[in-house]
Amino acid sequence: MALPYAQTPATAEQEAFLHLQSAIRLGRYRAGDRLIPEEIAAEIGMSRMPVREAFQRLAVEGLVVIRPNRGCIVAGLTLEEIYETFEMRSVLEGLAVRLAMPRMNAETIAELERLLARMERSGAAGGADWVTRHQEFHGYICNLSGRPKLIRHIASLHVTIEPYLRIWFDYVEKPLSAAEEHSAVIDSLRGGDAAAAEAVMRSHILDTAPLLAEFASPSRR
Amino acid sequence: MALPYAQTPATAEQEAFLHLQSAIRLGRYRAGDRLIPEEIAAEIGMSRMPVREAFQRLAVEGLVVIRPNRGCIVAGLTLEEIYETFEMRSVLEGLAVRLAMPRMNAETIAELERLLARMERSGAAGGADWVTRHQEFHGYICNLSGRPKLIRHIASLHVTIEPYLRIWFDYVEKPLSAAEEHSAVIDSLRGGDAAAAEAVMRSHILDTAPLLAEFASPSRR
DNA sequence: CACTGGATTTTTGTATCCACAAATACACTG
DNA sequence: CAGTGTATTTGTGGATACAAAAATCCAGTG
Repeated sequence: MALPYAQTPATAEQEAFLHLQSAIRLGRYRAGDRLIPEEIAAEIGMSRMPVREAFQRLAVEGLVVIRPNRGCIVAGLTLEEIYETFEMRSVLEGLAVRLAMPRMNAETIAELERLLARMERSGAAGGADWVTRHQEFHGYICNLSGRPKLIRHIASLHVTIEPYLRIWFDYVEKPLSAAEEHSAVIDSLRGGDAAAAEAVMRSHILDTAPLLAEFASPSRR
Repeated sequence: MALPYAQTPATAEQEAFLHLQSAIRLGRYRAGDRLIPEEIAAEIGMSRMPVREAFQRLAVEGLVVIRPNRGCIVAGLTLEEIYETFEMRSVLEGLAVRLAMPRMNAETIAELERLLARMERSGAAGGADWVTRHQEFHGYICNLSGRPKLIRHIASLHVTIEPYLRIWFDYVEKPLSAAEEHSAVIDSLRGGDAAAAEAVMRSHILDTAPLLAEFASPSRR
């Protein structure tokens, strides 16, 4: 996993966090599900406290909602919030490509082609796989920006919408437009014009949002 | 305070979070300071547990760093990280003004003029005050975007750099350029051109970053 | 003087108990 | 019989005491 969090868990809290994060990303826990500290603690073999600490981190990341005295539930995004996340992604990833441009060369572009090809192939294996590859593609570009905090922010936004991307991908006809869109992004990188690449990335991401909106939102909070 | 977190603390954990956040914002805790759970717990009259939970939230927001088995320290930003934060602010707040444009009218612009005037006056009272007013000015525009998550993200970035803005303001000659810069932002809103306003906000924020960089960074992690 | 191996300190995690808010069930009244 | 107020139950949040593991310190040794 190319996410910045994905390190070997040094503490129980980290283990709980990673466990819950991946469970939500992969759809094992669904929006609205209650997360009972003792249950989860037992599941991974620890006590409540580190699990509760993990809840706090997940809450800031927007993956769960903690309502005082009423426990912790998996967050669901409304249609508006999904849109909003894409809007933020569009400007942040636009910034990322702009900053990444100086590090673009034959080698990095070849790697992007490879990642795109892998994304295409993974489409057959279902949404979970495709979403991971898709994240890797975007993540690779962001990493070239050399901005640690920016990378983290963007990765966090990806995690938030992954469950919806996954369901969408499994539900609708495998979107053929995705391949062309991402090819266009790579093409813009070849041009060497940072501002142009930023514009392409922006519209690529904004174009995706309405596609998700076309079918019913999986859950409203 | 116009930050989304500023609600009446319903739980001990929230109280600890708000306490620590404001202490860091106001410079009571400085970068590199160790945060000992038992000490802080005693200070606000509670046990370790909720304090440690608050640490996790603060860590995600980037205000503290938790190094496994070595405790929690107040995060310091390197010069590069300060720059990076301004870069993110520039695109996110650029997005915010663009989205806020439809809600701009004589009334909201009058309010912005008032906030700007107050910011100017507060300059005499020192950096802590000016920074708060500055945040209010930017926050007001962001709020008009009507995007809850975007507002939160931007507010979080503001909190991160507030200590540095404050020190900078107290240290250098009160920057006269600030008034003109913010006036220019208001002017761009009068024009009604969303894309133009976005561009003005972007360059306003990016222009500020090098000013801070001119004097030595307060601490390197 | 560098290095190794233990003792000490600090941090992290566990177990258990208690208080309190919220949800629920229930009875009482109009 | 509907609506309202009250008691019971449930579960979350927090405190405290205790135990384990990691890091740090320090002295003795080669």
